[in-house]
Formats: sequence, C-alpha cells, structure tokens
Amino acid sequence: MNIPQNRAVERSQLLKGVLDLAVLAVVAEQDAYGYDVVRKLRTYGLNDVAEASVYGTLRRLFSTGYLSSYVVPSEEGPHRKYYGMTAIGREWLVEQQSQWIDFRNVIDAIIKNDEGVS
Amino acid sequence: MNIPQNRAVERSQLLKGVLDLAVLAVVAEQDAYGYDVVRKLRTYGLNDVAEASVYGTLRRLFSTGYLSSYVVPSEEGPHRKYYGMTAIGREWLVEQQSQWIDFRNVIDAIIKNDEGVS
DNA sequence: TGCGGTACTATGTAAAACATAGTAGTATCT
DNA sequence: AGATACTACTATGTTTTACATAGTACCGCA
Repeated sequence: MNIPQNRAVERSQLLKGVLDLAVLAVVAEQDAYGYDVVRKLRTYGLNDVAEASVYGTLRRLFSTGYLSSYVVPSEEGPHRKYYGMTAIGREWLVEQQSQWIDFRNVIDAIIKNDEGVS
Repeated sequence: MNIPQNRAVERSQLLKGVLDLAVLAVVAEQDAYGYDVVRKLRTYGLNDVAEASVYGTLRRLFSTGYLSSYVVPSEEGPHRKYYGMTAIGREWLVEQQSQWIDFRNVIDAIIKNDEGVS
C-alpha cells in the first residue's frame, strides 16, 4: 500500500510539456534512476511531482530514443534502472530548452503588461 | 468551412494551465471579446494558439465566476460577447501570477544547472 | 453571387500528469 | 519471527485541457 498523494492539484497542469525537459535535464547532469530523479526534482522545488509521472516520463523518453537504460543491482534495496542520455536526446534537450525560454518570455510579457492597471 | 489549423503540435502541452492565466491577464488589461483575445495573444507571441482553445477557456473562466459577460451588437459584423474581470477573478489572477513565477523559476533552475556539463 | 474576414458554438480526440494499487527487496526494531 | 518503513519499480484507469473539425451567421466587396 502506498501513501495517498493528494497534493499538487493546481500545479499539475503547469507541468505538462515541461516535465520531459526537467527530467532530461536532471539525467543530462548525471545518469540517474527513477527514484533518484524524483528526489532531485523535489529538491529543486518540484515538491509535488508524483512518482508515477516521473517513471512514466522516463519510460516515454526511453521508448522515443532520447534515453538509454541499464540495470544495476543494489545491495541496499531493489535493483536500479539507470537512465542516460543518447545523442538525439541531447539534441532534443537543447531544442526544448530554447523553446521553453521563448515560451516563458512570452507568458512573462503577457502577465507583466497589466502592472500599470489599477 | 474553416482553415485547417495544423500548427503548434509541440507547444500545445506547454500552454496547459497557463492559458487561463494568459487570457485573464489580457482581459484584466481591458474588457475584450473572444476573437479579440485571440488576436492579442498572437500579437504577444502565442502565434499558434487555436481559437477553440481561447473560446473554451473564456467559457470556463466565466462559468467558474472569474469573468463576467455582456453582449454588444456590432455594426461591422456579428455581435460580440465581451468579458470583464470579476472580484474573485482578479484575486485568482494575482494568485496564478505568483504561482507561475515560482514555477518558472524552478524550471529555469533545473535547466540551467547543466550549463557547465560538456 | 460568392468569397473573405469577423465572431461564436458544439462535439469529439489526444496527450500527459496523476491516483491508486500492486510487487519486491533491504533494514530496523521489538 | 513479525511488523513496519524505506527503497524501487510497474500497471491501470481517470481527469484536465488544448486542439481538430464542423457548423452557424453577419458584413462588405468585387
């Protein structure tokens, strides 16, 4: 049985489309396994990210070819499925990064424009 | 018949959860009708936003109570359904703005962290 | 008379994050 | 030995929401 995860109802929509980028960026730093990625994302401030979302994203990125994978047995728990970047994954990451920055700037411009309005 | 809108396949996920904010911010500047909001968003840089998305968002925000609405007949075309902010809409906008900024900063931190990595 | 632009509505689809539940291994405490 | 907690992963179904598509209708212009 798992602990019910009833947090993050509002932010969840914001994550759509960006979680891929976030997960890839974490793996790009250093090869990592799912549980590890979850903890790192939470450390960064994505406190509410659900485990299922990260595992699902990793599987999706792997099946698209952006991540490679290898299993490492662990002596302090179950085995770990590590993920690492592929060449096209790295290319895609760069592309996604600049797409994010463009998008972010557009949204910032829209919401900042009514500062002068009462 | 309408022009097929086959653009914006990749960005569409990024908009999730932010379109509400963007639409509200535009209406907060000045009362506006759907078609008008679409054009303004595109001017800001959201070139690919679909009309159906904006109209749907306006209806949703209206039925939640964040927007009020009134119809104005136009002599140069069909009638226009104007939308304006409500009190709780304004509160919600402020809340969403700060939530966006927090979220944006977290994502920026995650993707900027692997700049030093080859 | 038809076309293009304006303005809106309605229905159905797809993607993705999540809730939930389950399997297992190890460690610790009693 | 049994219970509990933490680690680590998988699978299924739900919800939200942007979009595709199609349709209605008004106006101006050639």
